[in-house]
Amino acid sequence: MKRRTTREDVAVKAGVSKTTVTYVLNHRFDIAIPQSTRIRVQEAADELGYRPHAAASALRSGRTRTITAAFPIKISGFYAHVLQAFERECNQHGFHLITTTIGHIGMQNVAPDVCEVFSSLTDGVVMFDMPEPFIPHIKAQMNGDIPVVSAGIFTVDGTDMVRVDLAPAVKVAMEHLLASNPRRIAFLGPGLASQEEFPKSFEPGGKQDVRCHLYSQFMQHTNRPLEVIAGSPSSRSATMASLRNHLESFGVPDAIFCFNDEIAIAANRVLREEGIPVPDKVLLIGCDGCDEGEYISPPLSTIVQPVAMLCSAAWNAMAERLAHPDMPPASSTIEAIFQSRGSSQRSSARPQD
Amino acid sequence: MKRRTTREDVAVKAGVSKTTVTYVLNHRFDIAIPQSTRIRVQEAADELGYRPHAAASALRSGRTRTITAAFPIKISGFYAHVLQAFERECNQHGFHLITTTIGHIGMQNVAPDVCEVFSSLTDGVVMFDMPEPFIPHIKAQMNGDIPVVSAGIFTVDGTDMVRVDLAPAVKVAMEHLLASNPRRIAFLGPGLASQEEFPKSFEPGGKQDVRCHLYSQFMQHTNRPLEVIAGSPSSRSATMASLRNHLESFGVPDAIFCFNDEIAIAANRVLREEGIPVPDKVLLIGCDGCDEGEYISPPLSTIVQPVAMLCSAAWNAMAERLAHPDMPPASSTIEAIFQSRGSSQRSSARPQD
DNA sequence: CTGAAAGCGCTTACAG
DNA sequence: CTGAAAGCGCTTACAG
Repeated sequence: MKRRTTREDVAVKAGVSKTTVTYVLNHRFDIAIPQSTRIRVQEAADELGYRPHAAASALRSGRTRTITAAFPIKISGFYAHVLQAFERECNQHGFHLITTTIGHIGMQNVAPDVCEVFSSLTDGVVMFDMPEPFIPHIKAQMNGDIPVVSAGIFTVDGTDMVRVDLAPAVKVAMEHLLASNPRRIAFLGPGLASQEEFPKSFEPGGKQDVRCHLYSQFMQHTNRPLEVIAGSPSSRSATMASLRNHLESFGVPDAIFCFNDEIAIAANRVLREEGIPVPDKVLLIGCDGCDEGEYISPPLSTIVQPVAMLCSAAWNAMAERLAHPDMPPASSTIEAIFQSRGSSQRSSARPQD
Repeated sequence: MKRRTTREDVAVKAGVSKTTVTYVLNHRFDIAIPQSTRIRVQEAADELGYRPHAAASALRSGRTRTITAAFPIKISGFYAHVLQAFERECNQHGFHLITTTIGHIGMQNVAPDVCEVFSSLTDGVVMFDMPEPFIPHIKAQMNGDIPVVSAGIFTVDGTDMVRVDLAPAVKVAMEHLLASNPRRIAFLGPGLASQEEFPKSFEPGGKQDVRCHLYSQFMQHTNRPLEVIAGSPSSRSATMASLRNHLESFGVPDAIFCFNDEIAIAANRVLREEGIPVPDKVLLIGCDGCDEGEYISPPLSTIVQPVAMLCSAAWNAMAERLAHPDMPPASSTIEAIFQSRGSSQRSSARPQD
């Protein structure tokens, strides 16, 4: 391996000092350097193929111009979209993005995963949708030397937060389902099988997810029994097995409100394979607004998270924090929107009971 | 902002020298340090919440334990899967992963995007499926100081390569289509509308994509006319508009062989919306093997890239290169496999012409 | 306008 | 077995 080209090589070639090279290459126009010198330095750098050593620069300046984004469990289609939007946001502001998933091996790996996140070469960490069980591990490692922003449906208190508020859209979605007067409305989501993965959403004392909470509230208000089916937010096969099992034991509900699109898409496949028509026999609603839902048959009604707004707000929060490290934690909220598509639109409503 | 905790703080607290702290925290068991000292140092580090400064370590040692993965245009569902698998591969070997997309803004941004990739704090770069037009920009910036591995269907010569060979699976897929004796087999993929994005695959002098090449070869051998429809590998809406236009002008082909699953999924939606049944009226085949294809209706026949093998081979190639920087470029090949599903299985073959 | 010099926090060869 | 010291390649305050 040949010795790496350094700023000194450029300085010698251009016949200036190392300092001048730095000023020119960092576009320090506040320093009065003749245009001719700037050109000479730039040409020397280009000819030598010089690239500044990012580690040296980071060590000296304390800035890496890199942000780390952390996602839960795995990068689904929805998170791929978030990642894409957030990467663009970072790049536009001259930052790199490091991507990591936390807990993809299992709960026992959450602590080491979090540790890795905080020891990466980064100016700040943005955590998307960190589920409840991850929080203690995250807090244990936040020692204040790296700015943390949390964003999405689940946030980490004590950090700057950009929250997505599902409540209004969930209400619209539930009312939309009730409009066709279904007898049984099931909730398909975490709660039973995946306790380890997500909080026990229905436990009275637990921190309730807004989807679970509003679902159960609507059911009680309309005198319908709760019907909760375990579904995994990140494993389609687990969701499919669980739903198949439920259908066999309890028959087909009239509507299924799903925790997220991953679950709804898995449910749609089970229903199709079982020959149960959506929406004619069962209404189906997801949550997140991933593109994939638009391409299945029937197209999936869903609660859309405004990804572009979320990512731009997350970037702004991080930028604010980098600019003002001692500012008290800030938080902002974005509302999700219910998007009705084929999977929940029955041609004719059922007769009243 | 409080001063960051350094190795010196740990050394003072544990009553040892800075060197000893480094040896203990880096698990240098080749250095004979009494167990009691190791424990004392570790405890001091834990109590202080000490985390080594990655930039300093990188500067001194020349290693960052970070790998950069570059993807073309945008992170589709397929690349999300690749990313996931490759991240796991990196993490398992104690490396971080930086993710970047190249060219997502447009061709004019490819050069700066590539430059960013090479100036990130990374020990090596893995480029997945870099399309032909990106290659000159990549080569212009590869100055040999960062190891580069290219992987996927498209690779960059002069680098270590892990190639996915589609040829055998494409042949199987074409024969599978011919078995039902369709009159018109269309190819839906880049070539016309998206010249800027991908090579003009059908130009006699150009470097031909194997899908285009084998498609046209099969068509000629069976005396069928070529029917090429422009489709964008990364924009579903562009593909949909183009296909709609084609159907209106030329009617419905009997089979459509798509460049990738993104295109096939977009095509499936157009066909459904136009009331053209798949597979009864048109057979449809995609390429990549993304999960999403399994969940649409009918499930998509596709050419599956073995993602786990690809990523593990890409990691191995990178690990080899890091261990032996002066080794000549190596290359390996993995074969894709045709997976027949509902979208290409007609209940009964048509009568012979 | 330009340059010499300190120093960021580590790792590592070397001396004791 | 432990420690003093050099030095990785930058940035930046300061002197001229």
